[in-house]
Amino acid sequence: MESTATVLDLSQLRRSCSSCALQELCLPAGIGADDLNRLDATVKDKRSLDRGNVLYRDGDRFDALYVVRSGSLKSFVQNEAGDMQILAFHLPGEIIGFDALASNQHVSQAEALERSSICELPYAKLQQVTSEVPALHRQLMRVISREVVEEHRHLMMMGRQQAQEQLATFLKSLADRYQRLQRDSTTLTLSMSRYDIANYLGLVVETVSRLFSRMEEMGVLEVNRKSVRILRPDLLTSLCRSEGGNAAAKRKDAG
Amino acid sequence: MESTATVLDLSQLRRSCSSCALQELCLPAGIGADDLNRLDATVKDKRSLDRGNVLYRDGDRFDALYVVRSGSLKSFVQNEAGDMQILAFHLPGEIIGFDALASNQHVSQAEALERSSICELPYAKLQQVTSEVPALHRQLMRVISREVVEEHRHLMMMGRQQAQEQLATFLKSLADRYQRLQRDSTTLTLSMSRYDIANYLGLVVETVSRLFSRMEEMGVLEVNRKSVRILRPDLLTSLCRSEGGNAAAKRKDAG
DNA sequence: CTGGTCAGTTGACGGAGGTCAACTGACAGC
DNA sequence: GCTGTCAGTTGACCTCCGTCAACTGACCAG
Repeated sequence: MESTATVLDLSQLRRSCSSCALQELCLPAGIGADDLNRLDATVKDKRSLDRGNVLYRDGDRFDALYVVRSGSLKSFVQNEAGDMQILAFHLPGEIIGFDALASNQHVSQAEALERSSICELPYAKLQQVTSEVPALHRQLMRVISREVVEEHRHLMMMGRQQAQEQLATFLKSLADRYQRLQRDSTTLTLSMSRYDIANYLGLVVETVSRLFSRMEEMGVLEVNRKSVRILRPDLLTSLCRSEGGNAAAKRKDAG
Repeated sequence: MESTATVLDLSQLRRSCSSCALQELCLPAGIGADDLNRLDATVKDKRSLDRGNVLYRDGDRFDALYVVRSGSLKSFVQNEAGDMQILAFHLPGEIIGFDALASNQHVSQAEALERSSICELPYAKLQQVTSEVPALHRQLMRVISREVVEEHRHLMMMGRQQAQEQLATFLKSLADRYQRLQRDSTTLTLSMSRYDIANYLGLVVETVSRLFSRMEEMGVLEVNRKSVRILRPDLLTSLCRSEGGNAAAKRKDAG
């Protein structure tokens, strides 16, 4: 996989937040240099994960948050019947595991989509540091809040958008995140399967497949298995919006 | 409206967490008596809201979290096109406003569904207290985490359940929350409109209306405008599960 | 190379739920 | 009382997307 080439060489990383290329993306953002070192000391290295490896499962005791350093993961919940719902795909710089704070055990599962490396933040140690560094505490709250906001977007997408709008929105947001990671945002390398994409959007795989084909016919995308080139970002953006439809979702007093 | 009868007489409340009937439900849960008093001092009274009044709008500067004391609210997001997606209905004891932590401004709107009273927790003061009382800090993180978990349930419901299962799940969870509030959990008084319920579930109002009728025919419910009596809780529970269907959402390795 | 497996694509078909329309009843203003 | 408005219900119709099935191609083991 070439997808890790844009990320730092692992041997450089040596569990050091202050030298981490993702510095601006995760917890340390907005933290001073000395506080960064204190945070640094709480970070424990985590073995890298291979595709399909599980970082934590539903029911696991909560003892750490995790930062994606390279690669990507999916997180999902399952009901009693075994139905799965993918909640998010996680790219480098993102922190996961917040769902476990409520009950001290995880209520979702996180699984690597490709070879990935992970920073572990043992929560007990993290709490010590946050209690001494208020800025870090605030930053941590901000990060959870971002997750809440992101889920609002997911809900809006699932509840109010048509299938094609959903897929367009999904690709658009992936491109935006690539850009923040300084990657080429016009050439996406999808580490997740079509099944995963379909599940994430509340659709079935055949629908997603047809939509990829349709958007290729429209000249918006060039699709080649895992590789998606965005030929017309402008068109992709316009496909995200529902044109005219769904008066039921509009507010009388909107505008 | 009789629905406020089960809630404390407002005149008793006098912005005091230690005497609040909702004590076990919101922030103070698990906090000692003396720390409770410190929290108490940060709470500011908030005028009550009438039906349709807005607590905060999208774009408002963030300066406080809010606790529902009596009544109920809905929170929702809107996209550029004006489409609305309801995120949650909020009952007494619930804390709202966490979405604003990320960017220091609200990215959703909260609106009263009936006459409601609200506790305001000015965030600046709250931060002072949490920095001095680590237990409160932990409790606050737990509360946000609960919101994350709740949204996972909402996503699972929208993505993987059929319309009837969704409505059953919605009513079931409302009944559960009534129970925690010591209300009669078999007689729900729906403060939200059919439109709101439909929007929350990603459906249209006609579908919700038909489902209420169907569930009444089945003998599960007795529906009379805003009042819903659950005649057969066992049947309602069984309607929440998808029977057999949707192999696409099942995991190979499940079980 | 051959055969098996699995991800993904494409077509044909059907149904759950959306759309449109008509109607009812509660409630407020006059 | 009458009238207008708006929430909610019900019916008729249609469409988007799910289901089922067949097929293709990548990849791996032998």
